Order: sequence, then structure tokens, then C-alpha cells
Amino acid sequence: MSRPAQYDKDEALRAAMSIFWEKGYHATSLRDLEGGLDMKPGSIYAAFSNKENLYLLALDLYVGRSIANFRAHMARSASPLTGLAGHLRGFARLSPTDAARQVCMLTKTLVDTVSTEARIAARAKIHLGQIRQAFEEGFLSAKAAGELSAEADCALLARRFQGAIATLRFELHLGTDQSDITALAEGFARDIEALRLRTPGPEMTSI
Amino acid sequence: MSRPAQYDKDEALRAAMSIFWEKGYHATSLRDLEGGLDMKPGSIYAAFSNKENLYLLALDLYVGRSIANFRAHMARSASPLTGLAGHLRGFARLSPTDAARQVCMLTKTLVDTVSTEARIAARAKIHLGQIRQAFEEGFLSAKAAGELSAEADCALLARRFQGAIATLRFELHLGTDQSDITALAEGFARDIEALRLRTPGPEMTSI
DNA sequence: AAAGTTGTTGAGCGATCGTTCATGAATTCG
DNA sequence: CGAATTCATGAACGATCGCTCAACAACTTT
Repeated sequence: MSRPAQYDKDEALRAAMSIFWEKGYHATSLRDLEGGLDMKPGSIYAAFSNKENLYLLALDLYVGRSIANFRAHMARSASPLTGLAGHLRGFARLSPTDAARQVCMLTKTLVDTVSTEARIAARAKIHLGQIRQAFEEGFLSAKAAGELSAEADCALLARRFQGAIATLRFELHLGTDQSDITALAEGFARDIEALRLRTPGPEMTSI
Repeated sequence: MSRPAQYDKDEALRAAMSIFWEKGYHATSLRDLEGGLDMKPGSIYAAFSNKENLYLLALDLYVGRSIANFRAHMARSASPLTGLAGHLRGFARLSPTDAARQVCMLTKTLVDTVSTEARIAARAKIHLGQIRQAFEEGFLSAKAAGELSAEADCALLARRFQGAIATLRFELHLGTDQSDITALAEGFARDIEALRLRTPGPEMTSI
């Protein structure tokens, strides 16, 4: 029985994520969303409860994608450290028309909501920690592979890695010259590669 | 002739800067400002024209202070490179109750307004460039003093320096543990110090 | 003291905000 | 084909937004 829904909820959520990512929480009105999702207010509320909840769902989608994207990149990299450095260079390789040439949505969220929307800010902080943990796992893999000194502070490296990404995304957001962005990414990537131990790994010494 | 103004315009502007810095452009309402400045709407508009203009003036004040603060710090430092490294460590030394434990106001502005308030975003970009230039001058001084290789790319170093500050301020904004912030600042500062040439400067070789 | 000038006030404007809900449309089941 | 059920619609609600302005207050000048 019943009438089937006309819209695709996942697709609507993706559209909402794009709009929120571009304009931010406070600057996005329900009218903006009605246009972007091609849904009337009643349907939006039936599907997503309210603006805050829709934003939280959009954030979840963003973070899920980000982590999946990072892990996929690492999986197809020659080594953990190469993967980490390559991930940074990747931001400089985004096409000039790519909609992802944007500030990190979590950065944007936390800048926009810390002093006004406690629930959203709390969720964003959790997400930021999850992503940092994914990065830390990357550095820990590098250490396990013998690419990194046993004394390396992977938690600190992960925090700096996250900062480098935020910096790159911010420059993309500003529309900084491509050459400057490439140089910036290259500098960050080389810092990562400079961590590589010159001594061969354990398997190689045993040969 | 005429009735003298009851409020201190500079003081009102400082108050406005604090409120805008904390809440951001979109999340700050005229009602918030009325309370914080202790001025009625009519007086605010007589003194500052409108919300956008008041924000632009607050931004100008922020940037003027930031640059003056940086230059003053550099002037009292033992050397340019020491000053630059010390500036980064300074962010980790802000008192836990300091209201300046906040995102950089320019970062916040650009995240908040790029896609919605073109005039404000444009001004913020100019300001960001001015600050980066002040940083670049610091690196150029270090080069002139023989602390830095003649091949060092001061423009790139300045951009990375600015990114490091944004990262530190963002972590302050999040309320990250003091020990983590100190470690982060220390890492950034050591990267600066690692640029120092080991060979003595020209005056020393001539002795 | 009267005239002239400027600052202060706050009620309230039109617009827009996030949100709701009565009504009608679409589909399935008996 | 009704009856039942769910979904879609969009006018409109109260709240708040940025902002204005006629009335009044405070001061200087003549």
C-alpha cells in the first residue's frame, strides 16, 4: 500500500551536502535547500526532520567519503609514506573546475558553529578526530613498514598532516594561483618523504 | 554647537571586533551588537552605516593589530629566524582564558563569506596578502642576516608560515589539549629553526 | 532665553528565517 | 471500483533579520 516517494533520499542528501559545503550552515537557507534538492519544505521535513539534522547527515556523508577516499588511495599506493605524500599532492591536482576545490567541510563547520550550534560543533569535532585517526594509522603503517623511525610521534604527525590538508584546502578555496598551490603541496609532501629512514628495512638487512 | 557623542567610537569598534571574531559575520545579529556595544540601532547606523561596513572596519582593526603585534615581536627578537620561530611558539603560550584563543579572524571571514558576501571576502583576501607580506619580510630579513640560504623561497616560506598559524589558531579554537598544542607549535618552530645555515655569516668568517 | 545643531532613542518597517499542517494526489489492498 | 495509506504541496505562522525615522534630548551659539 501507500504512495512511493518521488525523490531519491541519498541523492537529495548528496545535493544538500554540496550546498552546505559551499555556503556553510548559517548562510544556507531552507529556501536554498528547497531549490537545490528540488523538494518542497514539507518533504524536506518529512525526510530529514529539520535543518540541523539534515546538516548532521550531510556531515556524516562528507566524512564517510573522505575516509573511504583516503583509505582507497593508501591501498593503491606503493608504500604508506608514499601514499601519505601522494595524498597531499593530490589536492594540487584537483581540476580547476572541481567542486571539491573548497575548504574542508569540517573546518568550515567548526569555524561556523562552535559558538552558536553546540550539537553540530560536537559532531564535527568527533569526525575530525576520526579522520585524524585514519591518518595516524597511515603513519603507524609506515612505521611498521620500517619507513619511519620507531621514535616518530605518529599522533603529532597525523595532526600536522591534517593541518597541511586544511591549509591546502583553504588555499584552493581562496583561488590561489595553481603554481603556488602546487609548490605548497610539494613542500608538504617532501616534508613527509624526508621522514623516510635511509637505512634499509629489516627484510632487506637479512638478505 | 551640537550634542557630543555619548559613546567612544574606537571602543565600540573594539567591542564589535570581539563579537564578530567570536561569532562570525552571519551568526552575529544586530541585536548581538546592540547589546555588546551598548548602543541602540540608530546610533550604530549613524556611526557605522551598516552591518557590512562595521564588519569591514572591525577587520581593518584586527589586521592592523596583528601586523603591529608581529612587527613588535620581531623587533624585540634576537634575530629574524629566532623571531619567526618564537612567534609560532607564542600561540601555544596564550593564557587558557585569553579571548585570542580563536581562529584567525581572516580565516573565519573567508570561510564564512566567500560564497555569500563578495565585498567582505575581497577585503579579507587583501588583508591576508598584507599579512603574508609582513611574514615574507621577516624571512627576507633572515636571508639578509645570513640565517637563511640565498636559494630559500621566502614567498613560499611565508605562505607555509601563515598556514602554520592558521593551524595553531584552529586548534586553539577547538580547545585541543594544551600539551598537543605546545607540541604542534614546537614542531612548526623547529622547522623554521632547521632552515638556519650552519656556516657562520660573512662578518664571522672575516674575523 | 531662544535658536540652531547634532546625538539618542526605540517602535516598528518589510523581508526573510525555520517550520508546520490542512489539503490534495498517488498508489496498494480488498 | 472504493477504502486505506502514504507522500507532496505550498500558503502561512511566529520569530527574527537588518534597518529606518520621527520624536526627543543635550549641547553651543547668539
